[in-house]
Amino acid sequence: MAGTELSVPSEQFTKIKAWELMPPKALEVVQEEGACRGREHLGPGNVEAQGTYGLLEAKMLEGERGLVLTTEESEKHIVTLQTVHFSSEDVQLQDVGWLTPQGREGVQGAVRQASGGEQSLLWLDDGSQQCVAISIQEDTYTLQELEVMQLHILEVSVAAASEDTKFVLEKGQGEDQPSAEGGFRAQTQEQFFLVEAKPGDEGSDEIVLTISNLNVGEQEDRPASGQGRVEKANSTNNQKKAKEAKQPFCCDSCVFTSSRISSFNRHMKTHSTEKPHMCHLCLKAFRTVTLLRNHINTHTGTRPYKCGDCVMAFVTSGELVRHRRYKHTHEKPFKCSICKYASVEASKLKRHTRSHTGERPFQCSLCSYASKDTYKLKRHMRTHSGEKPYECHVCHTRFTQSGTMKIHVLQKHSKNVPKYQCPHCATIIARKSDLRVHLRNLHTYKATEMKCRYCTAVFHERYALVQHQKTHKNEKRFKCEYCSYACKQERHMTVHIRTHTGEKPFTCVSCNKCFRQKQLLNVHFRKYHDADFIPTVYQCPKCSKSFSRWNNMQRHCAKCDAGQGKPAASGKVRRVKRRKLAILKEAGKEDAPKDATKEVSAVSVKQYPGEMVPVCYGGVAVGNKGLDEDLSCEMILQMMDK
DNA sequence: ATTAAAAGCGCCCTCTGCTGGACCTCA
DNA sequence: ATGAGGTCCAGCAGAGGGCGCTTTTAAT
Repeated sequence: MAGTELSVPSEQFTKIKAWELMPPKALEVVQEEGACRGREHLGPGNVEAQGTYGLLEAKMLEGERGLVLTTEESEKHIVTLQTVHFSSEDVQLQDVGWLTPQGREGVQGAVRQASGGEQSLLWLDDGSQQCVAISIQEDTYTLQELEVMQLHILEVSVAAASEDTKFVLEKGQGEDQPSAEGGFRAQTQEQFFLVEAKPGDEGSDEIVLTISNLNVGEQEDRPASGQGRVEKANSTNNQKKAKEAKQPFCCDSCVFTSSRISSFNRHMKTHSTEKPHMCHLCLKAFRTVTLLRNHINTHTGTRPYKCGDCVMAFVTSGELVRHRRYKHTHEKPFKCSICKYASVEASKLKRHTRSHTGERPFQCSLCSYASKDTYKLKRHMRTHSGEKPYECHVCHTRFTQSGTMKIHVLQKHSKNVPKYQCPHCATIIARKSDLRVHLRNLHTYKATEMKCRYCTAVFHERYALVQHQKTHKNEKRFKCEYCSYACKQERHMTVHIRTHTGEKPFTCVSCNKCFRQKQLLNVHFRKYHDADFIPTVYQCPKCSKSFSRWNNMQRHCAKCDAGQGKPAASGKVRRVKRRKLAILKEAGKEDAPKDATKEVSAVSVKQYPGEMVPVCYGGVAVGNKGLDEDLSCEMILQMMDK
């Protein structure tokens, strides 16, 4: 038998819908049902058989429907099938797998040519002892169209070779030569088939062929029903692969196929739920003793398979082989057909392939994210749950990923923190990814020119531009034409020139006082004409001394040892320190203690009668109340003296 | 029936790279 | 004071390595 070379009994092609015992009068019953009326029983002379691949040619009588291949006696078994269509994609299967050279010879080119109208394959099988593969011309058939047709016996297989069946086909009467008379021969007698064509399920485009083995009594020892040699067929599905095309036995419970009935039967046991061997430790059950033994080894830690190149040991030989490939031999049998990737395990190649196909089978139930493998989905789910399973052992900060925590520990708690030196400049960056950003931002060539803001130089690299502009930093490019004054900015020079020209273009709208700079006018106006003006004050946290400028206060804090922290701004304290000092000077109190203004910072308004002045005590604003022109300098000094 | 080999599934890990907010420096 | 730009940092996802364990298949 050429069963292993032949092929294709897959769901794409055929479905055996039923297999049943037929009464002795089966033929008559069938005839009465009208499925196969007017059959012509063909004798051996009407049948060509060639090796294991016979060509049965059945011709219908004109005006009759159905096909009949028959002999003198009727077999009790009837197998009904659905036809499906064989596309050009499957041509290769025919060429490489279906037919031996003899088979091609035998069919005389009928199934050899891919382009001449492909054949659909019918797969017939009683499920236990025999199977027959035949083909018909590819097309969608009506019953009428089946009136004249060639059926090609592609295979009759199986246990045919075993002794417990009498249904063994031979190569005709000769050894290797086609029999002139043809016909399938059992070991003891010729075999013939009755083929009936009738419509499939209502609404379907299928045709159900009923094949009857016409050898009575041959199959009596067979089971009443096959082991589900049932394969779901889809007449339009032609995606089956060549490998499967060689496997006539198809499991109805899974995708398993095999060319050998023994393998098929063994496989069917795998669907059995019987697991008589139970682990006494965890009560898990297994089909075989070996499986149980391996399992128990996982409990006991017994690892009989030791690696000769390292200290690793494993429960199973397969684990050892895999380990050696990963660690020692680096053999990677599974190679990607698209790129150079190769892997030790098939599952890894499968996972890798998704990076080419973009397939993402694992969909998040809470968002649109989909993952290419289960672990990434599980990791992603932490973003929904907020789970942070990784904790820094030093600072106990928690992280969602181990890698993030590892970097955290490395950068925050390690002594020898790795740094990344930019190859183009002196910059040292803590993280490689940030170095990449640095390189991208500063050292990448830009097509568009970047101009120096100080001169006409242009650059294509940002880093070069920045470095160049720094050369302008201390450069006093603007020189006064009247004196030796020089400055960095043009606007400064403009102001300076006014000291020579006397120009004061900014005039106060309230008192007509003129200023050289707009900024000076603004200060003047706020100070003397804006009643709502509240200057900002920074207060020393230790001694509460107030300052108008942050840097001045910092300088003070450094002296009074008030600490390094940035003091909280004391708020908008009303204050006219400069005027207060002027008053003190006027009152002859220039030598007053430096902290004389600590408690009382209010001043009188002798210079500007009628103006309300703010007052604060200990740096805390107390408002304007009670402080007006009646508050004399003397009173203030008295307060200060308290 | 038994065993070895192969296949398959699952889990965890590392390395990598990108992103955006926080923070800092500087003009 | 302010905005721009750079670095720090945690979050998150892609890709792949490695192993534990079970199941299936092939060989004996």
